[in-house]
Amino acid sequence: MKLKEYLSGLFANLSKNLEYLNNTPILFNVPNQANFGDLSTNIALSVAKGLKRNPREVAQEIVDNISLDRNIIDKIEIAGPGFINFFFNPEYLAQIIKIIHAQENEYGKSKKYIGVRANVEFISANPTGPLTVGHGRNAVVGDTVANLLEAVGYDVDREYYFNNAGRQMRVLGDSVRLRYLQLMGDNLEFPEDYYQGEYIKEIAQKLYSEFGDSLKDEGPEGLFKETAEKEIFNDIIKTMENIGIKMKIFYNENSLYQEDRINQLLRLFKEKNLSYENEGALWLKLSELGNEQDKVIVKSSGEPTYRLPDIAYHITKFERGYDLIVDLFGSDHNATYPDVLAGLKSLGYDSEKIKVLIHQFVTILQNGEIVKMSTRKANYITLDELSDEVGKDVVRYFFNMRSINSHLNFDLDVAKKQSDENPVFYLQYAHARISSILKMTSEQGLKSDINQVGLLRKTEEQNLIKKIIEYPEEVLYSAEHFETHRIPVFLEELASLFHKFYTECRIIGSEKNLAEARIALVEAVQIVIKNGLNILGVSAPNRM
RNA sequence: GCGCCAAUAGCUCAAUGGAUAGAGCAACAGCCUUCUAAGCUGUAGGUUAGUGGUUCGAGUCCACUUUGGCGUACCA
Repeated sequence: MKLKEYLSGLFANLSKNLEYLNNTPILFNVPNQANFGDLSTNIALSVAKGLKRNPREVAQEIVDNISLDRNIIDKIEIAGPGFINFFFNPEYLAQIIKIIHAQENEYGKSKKYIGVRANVEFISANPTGPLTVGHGRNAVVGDTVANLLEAVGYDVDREYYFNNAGRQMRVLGDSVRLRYLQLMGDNLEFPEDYYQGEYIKEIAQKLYSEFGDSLKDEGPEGLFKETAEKEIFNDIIKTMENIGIKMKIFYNENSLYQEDRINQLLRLFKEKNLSYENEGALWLKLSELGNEQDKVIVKSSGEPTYRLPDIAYHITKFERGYDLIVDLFGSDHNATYPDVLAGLKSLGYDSEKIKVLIHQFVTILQNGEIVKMSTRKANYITLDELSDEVGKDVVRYFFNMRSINSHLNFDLDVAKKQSDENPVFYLQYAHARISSILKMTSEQGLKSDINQVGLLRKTEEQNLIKKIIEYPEEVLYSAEHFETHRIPVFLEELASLFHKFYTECRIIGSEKNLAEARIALVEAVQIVIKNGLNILGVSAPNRM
């Protein structure tokens, strides 16, 4: 049910008579007070100044030109400085219930971006240790953004980019090797800057059980590193499964070298005269492209910096035919992506297709103190520990409920409480309550009757109806703005309206037609809650 | 120094340039012989960090200031 489109249609007809309506986009929004109507426009206010007329007078002229269909709109009012407020016919609004019943799981989805291909890259943690609570926000938001894009029609690939070469991984392999030698009885010192985690010892133990002493002359980069990578990756994949994430693509940075893409890219930069040598290093001319300063792409040691493979990697995303490329990083990366975008742009790629999302950090509070996370120092709480403790639903809800631009405080003690302090239960409770209602009413011989929904005239009923009408637009807006937190906000408002309805409007005991109309309404509400929770990756229980 | 993000009720946070800034938690007072009280109702709580500006209209946009987080590598 597209109320705004309906009004836009009305106004499009008006613009023949009232020329000033042609120049300004006409926006409708839901006023924050019921007595200002269901939808409102400020068009008279925005147009009045240019016309040098009184906005209320302009509003009156607009309203006088509208021909009303009373089956759809009850009344139009001019209010305040010149707002035009539309009050829809309650019976007409109640028709949304029929639509929701017909569409069920599809309600809220959109075909707007059908056939458009998107790649969402997230997590992208190198396999040097388990995913921590610190990775949780990236993981959950990335997956939810992908869900949102799918809901509006995109064909989405979830992608995990990783690097299993380089110094970090060498140190990882050597950490396992030293732990292995310790198991053999060598009394050697374990360096402070090596990976301290217990999982390193477990991997060493595994190798020791399988191979005994036979690996004592093995170097760090062979079996030690490979085993570590394999074990850690298995662990990461399991962790992702635990919170409902399934990657489609794991992209290994190393394949960029194997496919000679790095050298090709270097040649391309040289051909286009975008690079130059200085002090033994190769620099990219980013200052000419509007960035602050030139940056090194190949160190004097001959090794590339991260920029070069990152640019090559994004070129593959273009070559793989994506129309939308989403990268989700923590705020510690916020200085890196402009170089990459500028590099791509200089080669003629449309960097507008790349949407970089930066989320702010998560502060973990335990016993009232900030926990500083470090994989290297093994000072962390794993994402598994968290989801074991509080469950997938709480984890996913918690990380999704805040704007990514805001710093997130994650108080472990509160999350573990599983009390009513946690809003996810509020939503799930509403869903479970509806299941319970449907069970009880069915036992009473009452059925859902969508043909009686015109009887739903009470404030609580109408408020619910108006809210579920907004849902598809909310999904579309959230997807287009990559704002996952809007869904929890919407659902909490919906659940609140439902709980109010529940308190005020009984079903069993009401007149039969009304009771059956109310059943149709709560079924529709349940569908919307479920669809919303589905986007978040949170389960919708029938019983709590 | 420079860049990005933030600052809103005691706490954690919402708010698409609109009308009287909203939720949850915490506090206080009520509501279960009736579809799940993980719920509902009410009370209290605000100079939207500050100062200017743009606008018919600013929590929202702009400038400056203050405070905090993250960066500012020939680390990723």
